[in-house]
Amino acid sequence: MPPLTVTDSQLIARLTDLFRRQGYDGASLGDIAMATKLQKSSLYHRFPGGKQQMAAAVADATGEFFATSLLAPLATDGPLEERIRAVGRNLDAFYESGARNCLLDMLSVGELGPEASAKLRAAAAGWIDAFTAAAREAGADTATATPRAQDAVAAIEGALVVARVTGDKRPFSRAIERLGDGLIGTPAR
Amino acid sequence: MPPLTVTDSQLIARLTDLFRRQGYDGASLGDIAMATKLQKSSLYHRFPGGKQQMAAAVADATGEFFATSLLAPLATDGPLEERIRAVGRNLDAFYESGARNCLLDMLSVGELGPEASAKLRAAAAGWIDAFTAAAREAGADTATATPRAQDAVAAIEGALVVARVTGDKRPFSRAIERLGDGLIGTPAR
DNA sequence: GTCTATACGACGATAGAC
DNA sequence: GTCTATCGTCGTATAGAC
Repeated sequence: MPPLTVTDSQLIARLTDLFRRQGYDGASLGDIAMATKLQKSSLYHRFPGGKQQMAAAVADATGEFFATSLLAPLATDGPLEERIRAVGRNLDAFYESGARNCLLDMLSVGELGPEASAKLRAAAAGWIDAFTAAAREAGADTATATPRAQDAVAAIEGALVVARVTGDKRPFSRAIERLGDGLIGTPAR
Repeated sequence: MPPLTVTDSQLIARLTDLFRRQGYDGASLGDIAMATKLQKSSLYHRFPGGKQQMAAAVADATGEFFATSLLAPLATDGPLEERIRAVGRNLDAFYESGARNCLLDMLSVGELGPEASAKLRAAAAGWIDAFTAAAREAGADTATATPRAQDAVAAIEGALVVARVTGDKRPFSRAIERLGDGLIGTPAR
């Protein structure tokens, strides 16, 4: 079969999927070639910086996806509670109800290099900033909004780890349900 | 220099430290030999099952440490709140206020093999069970005690991930402070 | 129980044809 | 822009001396 090219978005999607399943160190170039349906040399043509650049591209694309799509409901109008619920539904879809891993976790171990590390930190900051804005909108002052946002992200990350180790996805579902409570400070139901 | 032996406890401690820093896939046998001050062949003498067996031993030893030492205050007498605070201090020490990773996270990615996976799941179950007992003691019924325990562990795991990515250890400190609230259901302060 | 030495496949990365 | 072929290194794992 003659050179059937792989589009950039396909490529990034397949890389993202692989890194989420196997982590940075666990995904070899052979695995990547198989998953992307490209030869190793073709991968180096697209990413001269090698695996580190691939991780940077994945972190960047995922950060962009969160900012422009997954978290976008927060920037719309309507009741804040409903916007947060919409983000919760997006998170549930992105993490497949707790069956899939978070790149913040999977890419934050190993020798990523400065580029990919910076992209990953930026993606985390974007997520936390969006949540901080929601908390502020609900009336939290500057000193409490960011902690609430960090803790809301942490609740999701931790639920994914517990779900991965125990095989029980319910902790993730509960984390999503409690997203509004954590962000806008509603007392426990 | 003639064969200067390394005790079992030293060996496990050095392996644990390495896996917590680099993860399972990120720790090569060369890294392990350097960290343990043993040659690779000596490591295979101690662990004929190779890296997978080393991970199993680390998971087992850490599970034991949690059960018999770190979580031990829960089984003493005295006010429940104070026992939980004691566990919080132990967790703060074990994770060095958020600077060190959790093995549940670092060992739950990669080809661990069935032994190590089982040991890791058992360690997680032991931790969650101990927290479940505390929640039950505080009056939670069977249906709510385990979720509370899972969520309390998840809060700590997630805080460690956020701390690792952002470099901000405060989310971890807050997770420890809120340990009692999450477990025994005290409304937010 | 530790060591030196080595097997050999997989690793990340590159060269050069098409 | 993709491919086949290959480089040198490092990966896990063993053999056998002491």
